[in-house]
Amino acid sequence: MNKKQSIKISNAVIRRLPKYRRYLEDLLNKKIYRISSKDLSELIGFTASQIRQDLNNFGGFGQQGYGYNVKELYNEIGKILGLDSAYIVILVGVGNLGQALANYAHFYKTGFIVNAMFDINPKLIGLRINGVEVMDVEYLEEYLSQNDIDIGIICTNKESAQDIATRMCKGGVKGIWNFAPIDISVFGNTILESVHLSDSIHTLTYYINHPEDYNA
Amino acid sequence: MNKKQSIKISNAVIRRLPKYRRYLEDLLNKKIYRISSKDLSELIGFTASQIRQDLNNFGGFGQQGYGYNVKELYNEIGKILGLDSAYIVILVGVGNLGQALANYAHFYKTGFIVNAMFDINPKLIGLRINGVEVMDVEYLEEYLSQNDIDIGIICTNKESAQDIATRMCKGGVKGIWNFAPIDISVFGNTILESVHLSDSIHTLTYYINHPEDYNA
DNA sequence: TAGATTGTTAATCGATTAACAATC
DNA sequence: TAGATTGTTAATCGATTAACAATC
Repeated sequence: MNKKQSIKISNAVIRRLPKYRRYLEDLLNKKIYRISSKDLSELIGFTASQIRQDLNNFGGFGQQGYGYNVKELYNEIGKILGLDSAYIVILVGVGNLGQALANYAHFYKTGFIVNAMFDINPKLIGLRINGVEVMDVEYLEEYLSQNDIDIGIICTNKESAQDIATRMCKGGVKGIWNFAPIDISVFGNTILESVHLSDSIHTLTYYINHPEDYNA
Repeated sequence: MNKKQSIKISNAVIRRLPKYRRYLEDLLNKKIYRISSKDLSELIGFTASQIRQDLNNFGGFGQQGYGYNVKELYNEIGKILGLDSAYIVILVGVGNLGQALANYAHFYKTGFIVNAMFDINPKLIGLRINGVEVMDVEYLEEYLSQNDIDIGIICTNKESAQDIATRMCKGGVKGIWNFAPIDISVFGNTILESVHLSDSIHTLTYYINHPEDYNA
């Protein structure tokens, strides 16, 4: 077995990849096609050593004496992140945040296609958002059994979130993007990624009140 | 100088505090008033040792042989996070996400009061959202000079984000909660907390494509 | 008191940084 | 070739876990 394949990539490394990709995109937009780990370090704020370590988890993308080819590295990281294919998305909970995500134009442009939306509120059911009709969440199972869904977004309240997650896992959804302010459990092969907005703002208020702990 | 006051609390610890608080709130709702680090460990998924280490950064909240008083610990963590006072908030960029955050009722209930909203789009200026009028972003400086603002939320596109952040810092905003998909810089005493939604979903797609790296 | 559980020190683990040989 | 910069190993640092004395 290949050593590279057998060693698990740490979460810390993986969470830095999207950031590398953002900076490489900026460089491409500025028509900069070549960069050293040292120069990238100054832009992105990680050490050059960390950049080289991170990238070498996935292969030798650089060239001694030259640096990295921006376009190539951008594409490679995109592939590593799975951004070379599109994702079929459904969304449950069409409140303000759910609608905002459904409407997020950038989302479509970058390969996330919202194919269906569900809610429990009769006032919302039947509504069309961005050309997609809101269905009664009662039909979630039926929909999942008939469609191959990559990602399920949960924008319900915290009371419903685990129930919806369970039904998504049973329905074979590959990943759940959770915005409900609660920790949910997944099973089977489903991956969970949560965005805890309240935790984020509570971290902000902590630092506002304890600036001595803050690293700018 | 007190040892506790002179040693910086690590970011890792601080980011766990909101989660402790969420679980303690759940316990209170279930009328559970006492808990050991061992039992909390099983609920929350951190080791009992880590829980005790974390809490002892802020003082001895427990009692040997007994455990922790849930209500007291909940209140103490709330105070540590600065949630015993209210925050005056302004929001710049009243797109879908901005409106969703402005409308987020829970936000008000928990002490975040949106006092003003700004946008550059004439179609939005003058609109009332949740009783607050959207103003021309041109008046941001003037508004900041006349009002003491705790938190500025940035929901603009990435092109405008740094400019808005700079103006907020100059205007003496205590903290910035950034949703624009770019890394912005702050200066003065302003604290920055960013939510990178695109980084989050790209992490999800990574794990969907590399389940062997995923820790459930 | 005896049992339970904290607070805290010490040990371990994992992630980051430094160093440098390899090589373009 | 000489200079630059990677890839990779070794050293360091910081965070997590284990252990246990203190004590309720």
